[in-house]
Parts: sequence; C-alpha cells; structure tokens
Amino acid sequence: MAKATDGNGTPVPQRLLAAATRLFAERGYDRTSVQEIVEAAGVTKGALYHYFGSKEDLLQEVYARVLRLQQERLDAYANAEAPIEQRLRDAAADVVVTTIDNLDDASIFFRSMHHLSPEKNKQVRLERRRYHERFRALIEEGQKAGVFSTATPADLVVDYHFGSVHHLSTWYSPEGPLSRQEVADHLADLLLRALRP
Amino acid sequence: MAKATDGNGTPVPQRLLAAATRLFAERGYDRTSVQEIVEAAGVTKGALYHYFGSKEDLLQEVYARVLRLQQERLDAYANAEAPIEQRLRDAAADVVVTTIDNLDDASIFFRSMHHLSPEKNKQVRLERRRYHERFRALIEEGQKAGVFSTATPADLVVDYHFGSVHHLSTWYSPEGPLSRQEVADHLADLLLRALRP
DNA sequence: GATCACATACCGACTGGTTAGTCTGCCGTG
DNA sequence: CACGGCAGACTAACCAGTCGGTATGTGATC
Repeated sequence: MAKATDGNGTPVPQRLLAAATRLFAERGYDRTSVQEIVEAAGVTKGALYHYFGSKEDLLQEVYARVLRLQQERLDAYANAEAPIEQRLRDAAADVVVTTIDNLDDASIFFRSMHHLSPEKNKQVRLERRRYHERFRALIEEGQKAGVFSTATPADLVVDYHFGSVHHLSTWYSPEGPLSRQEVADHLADLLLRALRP
Repeated sequence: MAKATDGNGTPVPQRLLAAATRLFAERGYDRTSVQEIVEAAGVTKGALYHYFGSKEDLLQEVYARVLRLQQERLDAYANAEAPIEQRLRDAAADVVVTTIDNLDDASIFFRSMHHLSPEKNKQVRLERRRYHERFRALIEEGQKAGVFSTATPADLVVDYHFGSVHHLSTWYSPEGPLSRQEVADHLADLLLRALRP
C-alpha cells in the first residue's frame, strides 16, 4: 500500500486540505477547531501537525491554490490571439465560472483573509495585486485602442467587476435558475456594456 | 449627573456599541474579546451584560442600525419626484457614499454575518432582502419604461452593483486619490452605462 | 536473508492559556 | 431604603499546539 493514504486512496495532506476548506467555508476559520478538521479527514492531530506547521498554514495553502489557479487562467485568456474586447470578455466570464466552481474557496478568501498573520497577509495581497494589475492592463489596452470608454479609471472598473465576483458566494446557488455559464455571460456582458464608448 | 454616562457624556450603551463596531471591524468578531470591548468603552463586563444579552446581541445591533439607515435613504431616493434614470443614479451613488462613511459597519456586515445564530441571521437576511427588492423594483421600472436595457435580469444587475459596494471596504481608503463622492459618481455611472439600451 | 539503524507517518493524552457569561455585592439617587 | 447601574472575581468550557510513543518501511552490513 502506498504511504499516507489510509484506507481511502487520497493522500492525507490533500484530505486535510479538503476538509479544512469545507469547514472553513461552512463555519469560518475561527469557529473551526483543529480537532474537527482532523476528524473530518479521518486522521488525528499528529497527522495534521506532521504535514502542516500550524492551522494558519492550512488557511494559507487554500489561498495559494486558488490564487495560482486563477492567475494561470487569466494569463491564458489575456495573452490569447483575439481582439481585446473578446479577450476581456472571456477573462471576465472565466473568473466567474471558476469562482462558482470553487465557491468554498471564494468565501473563505474574502471572509477570512484578515485572519492571516501580517506577513502571510502581505504575501497574499501581493499575489492578488498581480492579478488585479493584469486585468487592469487589459482594460487600459482597450481604452488606448479606443474601443472602451475612458470615462472611468481602469482601476475602478476592475474593482467594480471583482466586487461582483467576490459577491457571488453570498447569493449564487447551483439550484437557482441560472447556470454558472449564464451568470458568467451576463456579468461579462454588464462589464462590456459599461465600457462601451 | 445623568445616568449611564460616566465622566464621558455619551451614554454607556452607545459607547459600548461604538467600541464594539470599531474592534469588530479591526480584528473580526471572534478575535475581539468581550474584555477588550468593555475596556475600550471604559466600563466592565457588568455594564455590558446589563445592557446587552450577549456578545452576539451587540453584533446584531450593529447590523440593525446600518440596515435601518440604508433602507431609509434608499426609500427617500426611490420615491422622489424625478425621472427613473435620475432616481436610480442617485440611489446607487448614495449607497456608495453612506457605505464609505460607515466602512467599519460595512466590513463587519459582510465578513461576520455568518457568525450570527440561524434565527438572527434569518432576520438580517430578510431585511436585506427588502432592500434588494426595492432596488430591483427601480431597475424594472426603468426597463418597462424602455430607458434601461432588458438584456440582463434586474436581479443580477442589483447583485452586480452591490457586489461593488460590498467590495469597497477591501480597497477604498480616504487617503486614496478619489473622494467618496467621486467613487460614488463613477460607480453609479458604470451602472447606468451598463443599463443603456 | 537476517539483523541493525534510522526515517517517515501517524496516534492521542496532556498543557497552558483564553474566553463568554454569571453572580454577588457596592454605591449613589430618588 | 429600594433599585437601577455597574464593578470585578469567578467558573466551566474550549482549543492550538506539544510530546513521547508506536508501527511500518528502507537501506546497509555481514
């Protein structure tokens, strides 16, 4: 039998991360005890502290994963070969879809970031800033090309859009009338419509 | 000397509420101990539990206050005598300004709502829903009148706008380049531009 | 191929510290 | 003197992280 898998098949560190993600999203970081996490993952504290330095490390790992994923996808869409309008629309819609696919991570991200220690918080903010900048560059590119209105500073437009993405975890439900793709198309459309010259 | 004012002048319950608001926003609900709140307010636990039933009651009171305030203002703008475009623009900009004026309350609201017990949470959601409905009605009115595009369901448009309002507490700073009124005007403008037919 | 040395993976009782809420009682005012 | 308004010590519960211990595997040596 391979190591660190128990009777399950999934390695223990991943099981811990998955359990923590679900519990953090469900009842918040502070309300989730380490004991609950290890029970949900079917191990004990010894295992958790064998793989992770602290409870906070677990939280940071959740962030790191979602940030990596979204940055990769944004870069792919932003650097594609297509007119700027198309690239922005695709990127804007994609972030909605992937956020809906990872609603747990999203709600943890926006609700529990301030639970990280100052240094870790700084690092997360830095990565988040990189993402923001890339997105802003797309909008500015379109503004310079004259296809987007310059009435609003690009920075603000980015925050406008990401506000709505951020907000998804508080209202979107898979059981609702709209599929994730429909929501994504609508939100991207609102962005592009707001940017019409 | 009047009762419940200490050497200060402000009544104790209000001092407690103000201290709690600041601390909840600063370090989060769970990370703020009752002891810290009473110290910041210059009283002791006895005083707090004399006026409030629990720590959670304090949090709920913060919500109730900000909800009352915003509902009142929305109603005033929504029921004014003006073309629908103007009324929506005013209401959309006003919620931005008052949110910036109460950034502490806003960040508490969006980060700590899930800390409320199910019943209290339900009540807050209900009031919030009323607010949402009133705003949506404005958009639908404009859509029926033909001055707003019907490309996007009104519900989604509301969530789009409130996402950005919600998001303000994570990026807006009074020291930044934009005044609250400028931000409000820009955000309202983005909304109206997205709604152009 | 048997034995020893060492490492990895994990267990679970325990510790030191913190916290929300309680309770008894004091104190000034009407 | 009665009572609202408050003080502050106390309690019962909880929790992150530690630590000594066990089990299994792996590689070197004879």
